[in-house]
Amino acid sequence: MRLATWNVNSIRARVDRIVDFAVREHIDVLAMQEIKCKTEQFPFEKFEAAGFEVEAYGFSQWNGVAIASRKPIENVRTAFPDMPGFAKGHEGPDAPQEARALGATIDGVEVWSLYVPNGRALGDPHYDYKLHWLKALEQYTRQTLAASPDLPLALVGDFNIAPTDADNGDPTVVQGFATHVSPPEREAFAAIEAAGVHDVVRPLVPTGFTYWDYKQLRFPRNEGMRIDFVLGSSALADAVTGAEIHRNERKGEAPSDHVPVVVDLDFASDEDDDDRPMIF
DNA sequence: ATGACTTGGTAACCAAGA
Repeated sequence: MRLATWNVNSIRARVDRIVDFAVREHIDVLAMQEIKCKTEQFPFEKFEAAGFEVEAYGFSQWNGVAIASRKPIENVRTAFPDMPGFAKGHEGPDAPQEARALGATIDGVEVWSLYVPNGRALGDPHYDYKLHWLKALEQYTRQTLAASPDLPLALVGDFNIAPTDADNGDPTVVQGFATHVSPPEREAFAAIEAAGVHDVVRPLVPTGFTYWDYKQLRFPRNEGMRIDFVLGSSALADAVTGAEIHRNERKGEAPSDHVPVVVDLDFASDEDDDDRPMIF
């Protein structure tokens, strides 16, 4: 299975570019974030014409997640347990959930397309929401893997956290003043990893960004951030045979501000057949 | 110079992104 994740920043604004990528790169499963449309507005036909079926989930111009797959998408969920909600003027435990998570089982792999809340600013209600959202994801991860230790689980998407200083090349994102690099966010990311999922891309692609702001020539200056990840359980990580960050997708006509991250998985290979990198 | 992009929705700006 060739699995990719991409914050597309509006599916309707660049659907041809995204389908072209999926076809050209022989992607089997493409998790998308920030589709920026309602479910019924998703351009399903363009994906279907290319051999994909699609599950999409969105209900406003904000957020929205989707999964396109060449194989059947089963057991679809639009939230993980205790996922908190958020709405302007409607904070607290009763706030409605947003379209930020889409889980499914595809060919035996549990895949979640995740769009972690941005946080907006330190001290903003959205920042607390982000931390609560990450805590609920951590708890779901721990409980799921406690019940099914051998489950191939992939948490993929835009985590809106640069886990290390090397993952932040944007000079305006300064610790103490900005989200994405604050210690509580980094601790929340580490806690999810401690719950049993690992960044399966970094061992194979140790450097490189996945996002560059549209403003201030951030891409030509390569002042980006690594905030899009594929976190895999042990069973998933053991199947990884390759990983790529497709930096070229930030170039050309009307790019997203994020680029796709791709992982190759081979569940059939014999454990003793050691012709692939041992990363864990 | 407290911003310099891009998107979608709405009604000519505005919220949101990170």
